[in-house]
Amino acid sequence: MDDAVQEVCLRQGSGWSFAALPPKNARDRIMSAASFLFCNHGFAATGIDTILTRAGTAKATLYNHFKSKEELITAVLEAEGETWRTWFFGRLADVTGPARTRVLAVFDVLEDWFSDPGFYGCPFINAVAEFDTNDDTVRRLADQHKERLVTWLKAQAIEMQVPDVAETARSIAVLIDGAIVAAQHSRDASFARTARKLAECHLAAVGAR
Amino acid sequence: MDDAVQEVCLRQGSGWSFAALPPKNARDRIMSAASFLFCNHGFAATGIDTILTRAGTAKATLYNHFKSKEELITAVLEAEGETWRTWFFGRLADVTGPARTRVLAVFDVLEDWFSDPGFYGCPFINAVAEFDTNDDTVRRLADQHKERLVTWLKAQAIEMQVPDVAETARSIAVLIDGAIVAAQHSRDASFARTARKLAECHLAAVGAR
DNA sequence: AAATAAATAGACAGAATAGTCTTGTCTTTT
DNA sequence: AAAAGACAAGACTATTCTGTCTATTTATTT
Repeated sequence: MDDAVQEVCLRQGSGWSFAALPPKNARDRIMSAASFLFCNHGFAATGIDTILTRAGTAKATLYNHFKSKEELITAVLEAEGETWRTWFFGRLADVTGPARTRVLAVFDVLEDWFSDPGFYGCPFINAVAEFDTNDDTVRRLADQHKERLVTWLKAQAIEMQVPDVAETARSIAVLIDGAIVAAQHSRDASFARTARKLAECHLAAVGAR
Repeated sequence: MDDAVQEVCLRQGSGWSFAALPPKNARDRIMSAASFLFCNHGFAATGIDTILTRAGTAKATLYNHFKSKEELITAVLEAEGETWRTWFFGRLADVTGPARTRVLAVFDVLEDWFSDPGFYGCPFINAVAEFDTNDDTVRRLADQHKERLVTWLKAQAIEMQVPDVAETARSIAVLIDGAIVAAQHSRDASFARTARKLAECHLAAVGAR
């Protein structure tokens, strides 16, 4: 089974991808191919030609939509972030009950994410890890993504009436990062539960309601 | 100030590098240059020629010591891991008091690490993030490194007489990973303290002595 | 001093890289 | 039917990549 077939199979299961079925217009096909290859094989390691072959498009088409590889990388990261957040917050919106329940549900949703056989970690963490230490382009995108997560966490923290909203949000954020990295390295989704217990511990300690 | 000068200055401050002074023999010079470039600019993004220029060696010399770039990467990761562990456990060995104090001191040592202006995150986390999802070569090296850390944590957990040694070790490991990533992204060393508080919280909850 | 080992400089091969450009086909809109 | 635009196929440039090889020089050892 080659990459393309595998991707469709896996992503139909996970349900947070660009699309369950292969997109028909060229731009989306390029985005989909680039996303898969960048995230699974690395940004620098993935050549334009490889993306073209996978997307089944011509080179001129790619450079008609994106002025450079760097711009394509940016577009992919933004799209990955958008898609992920929609999926993630969508799942959390279904959770009924107080904010505390919703925050703890974060780790159940993470466990589902980690359990996807095609799980490759967080694209932003991977990108910051790969690119130059002083490359602020990628760092800004990652910051922006995390900021939206932290904003959500702060809103929950306020609802939970914790004494230090920012510190609670930071704590949960650290637990999320730690769980992602641990799960990515070990391929063991249960690290989400370890992180969840730590979150419970924190929330209990600060008297979250 | 160019990279080479900067490296020496910074690393003399941090004290966990290969050597405070530039090494004289060719092999060490290659290792030192490769370490710096791989860790700061990425593994794939760093070319052999760039390493040679920085190390001031000939190409034949490099390929006389390492049969390929991949082998050099492996050697660099192993050396980085060895150096880091020596520094890290050395710092912790200086901590007096019960195991609980020693485990919490982990996060103080991490904060020092994060505070180094040349801090680039954990080479293993970065390498796993960059290389192919299915590349087990790098993953094995990372596993090996983390395993040694977890082994140490388990030993402390036993001394602390916690009910579930493995779970406590996993928890601290998740906190370490989370702190590293959060600090790397934000360049904010104080995430070590956030992680520390979470660790205190866990240890208190499981009744560590 | 002679012999051996190690490092230097750099040419070179072969493949891959990002990006440009031309030509032709197909589809949609007017 | 005609015009317009999107796309495919692929040639092409110019650079960079890893890795090999030769020839020369420096260091070390015998």
